Amino acid sequence: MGRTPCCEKEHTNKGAWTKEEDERLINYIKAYGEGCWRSLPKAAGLLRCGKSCRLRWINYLRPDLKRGNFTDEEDEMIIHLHSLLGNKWSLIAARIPGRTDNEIKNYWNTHIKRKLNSRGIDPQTHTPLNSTSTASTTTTSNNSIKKGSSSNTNSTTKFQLESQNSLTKVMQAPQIVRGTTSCEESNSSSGITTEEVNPAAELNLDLSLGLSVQPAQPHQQVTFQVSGYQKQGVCFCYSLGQSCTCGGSMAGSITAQDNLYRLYKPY
DNA sequence: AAACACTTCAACCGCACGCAA
DNA sequence: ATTGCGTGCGGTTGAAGTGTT
Repeated sequence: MGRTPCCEKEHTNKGAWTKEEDERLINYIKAYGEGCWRSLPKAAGLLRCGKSCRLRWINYLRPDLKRGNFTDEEDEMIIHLHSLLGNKWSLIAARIPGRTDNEIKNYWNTHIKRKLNSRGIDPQTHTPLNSTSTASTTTTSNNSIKKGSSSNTNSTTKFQLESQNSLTKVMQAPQIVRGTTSCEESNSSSGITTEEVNPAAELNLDLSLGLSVQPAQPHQQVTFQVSGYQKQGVCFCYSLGQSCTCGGSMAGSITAQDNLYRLYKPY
């Protein structure tokens, strides 16, 4: 039986995108917004698979992407987040503004791995390269953190190496909650992704690993502006474990439910 | 200048998840 | 409970670029 293909492969282009295809995709998304990727190619007049369009947009065409070299600060941030999250590139990318999971993954494989090796650190386990016995068990565990996976006794090994302080940082970090949206819902031109940050969900991730965790710090009450109006909200702003520094002027996203505004900042 | 080796990164692929019917 | 759809994720590939001999 199997799944139906995501597109009719014999009628789709593959490989590098042309400038004209890029323009078509950009123009379509500008007009109708992101989402409904399956039907987008036809609507936009593109002979491409929907997945290919999504990838091209997310990894290359999105206007909020930061191009150019990674800074040292970003390097260290990636290393730190990888030590906490493993190869969860999308989670890492969610905390580094303007960078995509693909970009970070490539950068990790081509630069940071080498950088850590030259420092004598195992890139997978973040432990000194000599401690091979520990590394052999933790490498697999690091990559075994699957969505919804059941607890794995090996999984705790790596995290036991981390300080309790680092665990607290993970808990305070916002998490992307994947959500499928209907085409109608997602056809806004806001440019804001449909992903929502949910610190509690990240807590669940850690709990699934059988960890003892500390409660996150209370969130800060802030005043901020939405469409020219002053609003009160709860700040989920987070700076790798440091207390809130946003002061209500948010660079991150804002969500609102029942007049309760939640402010998020990637880091 | 040519041949080869190595590196980079955009794009592809298969699978998993959430949701609706 | 089952199935199919739409989407997102992580691993992998291969073309293009760059460096070396």
